[in-house]
Amino acid sequence: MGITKVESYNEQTLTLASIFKALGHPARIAILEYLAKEKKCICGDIVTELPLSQASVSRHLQELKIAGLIQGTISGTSVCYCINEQHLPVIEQFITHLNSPNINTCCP
Amino acid sequence: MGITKVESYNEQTLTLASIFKALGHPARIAILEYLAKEKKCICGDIVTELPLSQASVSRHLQELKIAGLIQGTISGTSVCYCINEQHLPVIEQFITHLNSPNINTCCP
DNA sequence: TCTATATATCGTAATATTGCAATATATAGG
DNA sequence: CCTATATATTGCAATATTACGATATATAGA
Repeated sequence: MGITKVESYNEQTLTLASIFKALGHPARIAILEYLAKEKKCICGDIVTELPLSQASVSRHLQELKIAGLIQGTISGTSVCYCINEQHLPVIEQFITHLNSPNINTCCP
Repeated sequence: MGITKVESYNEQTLTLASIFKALGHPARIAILEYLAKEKKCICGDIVTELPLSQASVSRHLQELKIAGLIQGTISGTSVCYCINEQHLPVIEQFITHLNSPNINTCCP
């Protein structure tokens, strides 16, 4: 059906999935890589950098913002975006959790 | 158009995006959490654990496998799945990269 | 006020994902 | 060989995502 039974999963699982979902598109990874390098950007910078229309870039920025991965501050006629590091520890913790010792007990 | 211009992004970006995409669904996070706890599982374990049909669980397991996040070994009539830690450092490295100092230079 | 600049949103079309029933495949044990 | 068990695949239908042109909004400066 293409619908997910959201009510069946706990809060933590849903939060992680939504963050990873936001990271699950190459344009959004590219935006974050650009931000990690340049520390900040405006929408127009990304439009120049990526082969996407202004409308599409704006949408990707919104999704990253909703997921809590970036922040935006209005500055004159433009919006200054930068990385929001708030949720990064949650991701790191999850990955570390997956990578615990003796995790691979049935596959050679 | 719902299509991504795959050819516009570099290999590393596409790889990261595909891994995160596989992580971007609560059922798949729940499967990985189960695997982290139990170290291994068969498809039927997850069918019992989650409110999904056997067909749906099998699909989610395939996606995790294609993304390189789990491995499966045939064992009699069942398949033993466990976490594949191979790509976890790549994810950790990316998150660490995003979390570098002075990353937040325009938002209070 | 008028114009230029920057971003967001809407409408729409194309494509992708999700879920399940039904079916296929494959192995173990009688 | 037959049956039970376990998993994978196929074929839909429903929903979600992606992209872009067009348009709306909002600010700065002449």
